[in-house]
Amino acid sequence: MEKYLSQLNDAQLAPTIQIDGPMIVIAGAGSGKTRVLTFRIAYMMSKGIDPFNILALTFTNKAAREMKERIASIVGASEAKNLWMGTFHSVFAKILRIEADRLGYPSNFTIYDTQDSDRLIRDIIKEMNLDKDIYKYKQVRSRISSYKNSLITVRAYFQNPELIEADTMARRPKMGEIYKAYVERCFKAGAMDFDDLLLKTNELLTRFPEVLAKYQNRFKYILVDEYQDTNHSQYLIVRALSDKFQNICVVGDDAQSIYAFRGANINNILNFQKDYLDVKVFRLEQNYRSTKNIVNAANSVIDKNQTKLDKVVWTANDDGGKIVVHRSLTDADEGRYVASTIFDNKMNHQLQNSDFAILYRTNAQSRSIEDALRKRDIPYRIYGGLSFYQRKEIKDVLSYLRLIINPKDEEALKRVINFPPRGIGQTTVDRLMVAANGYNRSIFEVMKNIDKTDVKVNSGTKRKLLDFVTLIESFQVMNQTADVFELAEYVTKTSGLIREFNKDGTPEGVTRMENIEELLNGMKDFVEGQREIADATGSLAEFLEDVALSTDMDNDKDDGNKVALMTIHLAKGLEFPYVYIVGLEEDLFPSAMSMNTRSELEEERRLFYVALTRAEKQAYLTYALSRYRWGKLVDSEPSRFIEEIDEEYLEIETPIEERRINPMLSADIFGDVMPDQPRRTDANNVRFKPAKRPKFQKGTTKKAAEKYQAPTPKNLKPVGKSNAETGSANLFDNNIAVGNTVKHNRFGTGEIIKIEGTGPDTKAEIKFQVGVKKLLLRFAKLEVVG
DNA sequence: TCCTGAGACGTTTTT
DNA sequence: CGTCTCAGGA
Repeated sequence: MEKYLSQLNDAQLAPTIQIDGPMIVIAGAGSGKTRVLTFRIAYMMSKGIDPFNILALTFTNKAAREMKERIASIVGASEAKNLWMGTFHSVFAKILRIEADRLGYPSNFTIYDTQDSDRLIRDIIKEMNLDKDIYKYKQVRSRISSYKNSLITVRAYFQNPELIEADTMARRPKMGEIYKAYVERCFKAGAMDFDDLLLKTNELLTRFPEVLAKYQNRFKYILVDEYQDTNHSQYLIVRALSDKFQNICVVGDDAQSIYAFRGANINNILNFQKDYLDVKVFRLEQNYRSTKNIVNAANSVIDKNQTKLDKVVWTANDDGGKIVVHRSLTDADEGRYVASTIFDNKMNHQLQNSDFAILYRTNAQSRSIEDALRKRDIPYRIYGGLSFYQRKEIKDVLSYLRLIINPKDEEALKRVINFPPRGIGQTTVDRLMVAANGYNRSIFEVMKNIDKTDVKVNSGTKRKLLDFVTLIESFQVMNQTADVFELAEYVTKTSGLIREFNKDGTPEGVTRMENIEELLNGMKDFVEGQREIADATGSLAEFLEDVALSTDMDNDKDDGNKVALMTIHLAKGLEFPYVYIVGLEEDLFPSAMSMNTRSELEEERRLFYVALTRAEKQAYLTYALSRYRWGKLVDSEPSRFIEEIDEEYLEIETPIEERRINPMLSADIFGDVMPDQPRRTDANNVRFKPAKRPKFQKGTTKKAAEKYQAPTPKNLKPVGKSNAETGSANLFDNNIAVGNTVKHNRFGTGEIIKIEGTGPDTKAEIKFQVGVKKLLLRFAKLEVVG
């Protein structure tokens, strides 16, 4: 342990060896916060504290996993395994499953994602005959979410005249009714939404003192990372659990609080010292990550904020290059600039693709960047956006699986009861829903007992309903013996999903099939992976929970050497040698939605601070004079944040694209690689109207774009090949022979020792370091390396 | 009940 | 520009 502690500077060492009592670590960007957290936990264990008594709450599951791995490397895997580490949502979901019956929930409750919530809210608004233009489902959802995050239950809502007044003033007098209906429907479906995972935990800890005591005694030591991003509900959970022993360590940086929109309350960190007695305060102010130019530039910006804790971040690193500011004519030009400077930097400085990150405010901005990168043959990976698990075909498969575990799951049922089409129309479903609400039973129960109900359906429909019930029940039977992969493979076939997606030979259909294969592949990996974890069962329920609470970041199995594209929110906690912050324009960043109040603007500024401090060596800030938004070209002005940086840290480039080339010509004639040098406009000096994006490669581009928006699920590479993919061989054909050395994403390198079966059923037995595995070639993406 | 095409509408950010 | 809804015809 000593040898680890000696790696720390004095400021880091102090909080690392402070074990007892309440404490806060205010950690500036790049100051070695993660190292302190991991060493501290390892230190605690070395002092004899039982890992069973330690709870560490992180912001992402990935952070938890990485920290656990590092701790394991210090104290040993078998001990580290016993730590409770994870996000608030995943840790308390597990606890809620154990205690569910106290709250009247089944332990196999479904976790509704945002899409499920939205659909349910839309249904409710429709059923209540409300005007959907006034009751916009997204606003309603966010309203409900903020009630829940503030622990305002339905009952509390109706007892609070101010809330009712506020909603009435907002022309939404029925908000309370909707809220009530929503909560009831979720409950009836045996479902919790994301906010419920926290709200119900609070309910559990308040209503059942014995449960509170149990977990207080269990979690004698609590650590919370990214404390600045906790919401009220999370705050109360932490308060309650730490109340008995008061061994609470929170770590965070108020300057990096960027989640107010989902209820995070920056006051939690600002006021921590008032919440507990004798709080020890530690500050980590030395930045090890970035150059002086970057650190100082970031400081000069965040200085403009009024609300903040005292802290001076500094660095002993080199000055480094100045921050490059670049103006482009359009978003397409911006993309080209980014791609070409990445290209040049790679050449000139011998860099990897993975040394670069491109950060933006909104997901929609990725498109123009992608186009440019693709043309330059620069491999990239998009994080976030529409998650793999939210794609239609994937949700369809998952919905069948959800029904197996919890047939009351109304959103899953509505999704697949008539998909693939089996003659159960909307009218029938509506009647079933009305009946279900009337009998206070689930739709599934009503269907199953359709003869005992007064639902009016003709005999043909009745047959179809019962067939569907039988179908699901047969899956349930199979679930008792089959593993997740086998079950899902069977379900996709038997339900007709495969047939449905295969039916149309369209590229979309093909992509969908590929995605389903990836899902199955991921399940195979899950099944294999879970066998390696002692207490994991590898059950379907477990798989579904993983899926529901996993983020795109969590699935990052770093599948290679690629430029990273992501929103700034997603970039929190990460670092890259070269960082591009694009779209620095008024109304975009800061967002037009976030300029109404000082606090909103300050949050945008913190967001910019986070973005800038991701960079180790070099930062680029770009903006365009006009940009496509909603398919229209819109003029824009440079962001105020550029001006807020002290000029001494900036290098403002000449906007070369203003003598721009004809996008149509360049795209078609020069094909893949776009000459980067500026060229004249055409002979008549007509500037080509940028109003049309080059429509090159219409079909293929779209398809490729599809693929790249699809974040790959666990451990998987995208199926298929494309420009950006070249270089990383992606072989999963059958050109594999006994004796070959192959590489697998999860298991590493191994040797083929046996091949059996034919066609799609071909399996290979491969001897990996971790042991011999039998894999289906059609799913296991193996790279032949020798 | 199912399929198609036209039109409305929307984008911050995510567990 | 993309997605979702809704009306109308088969």
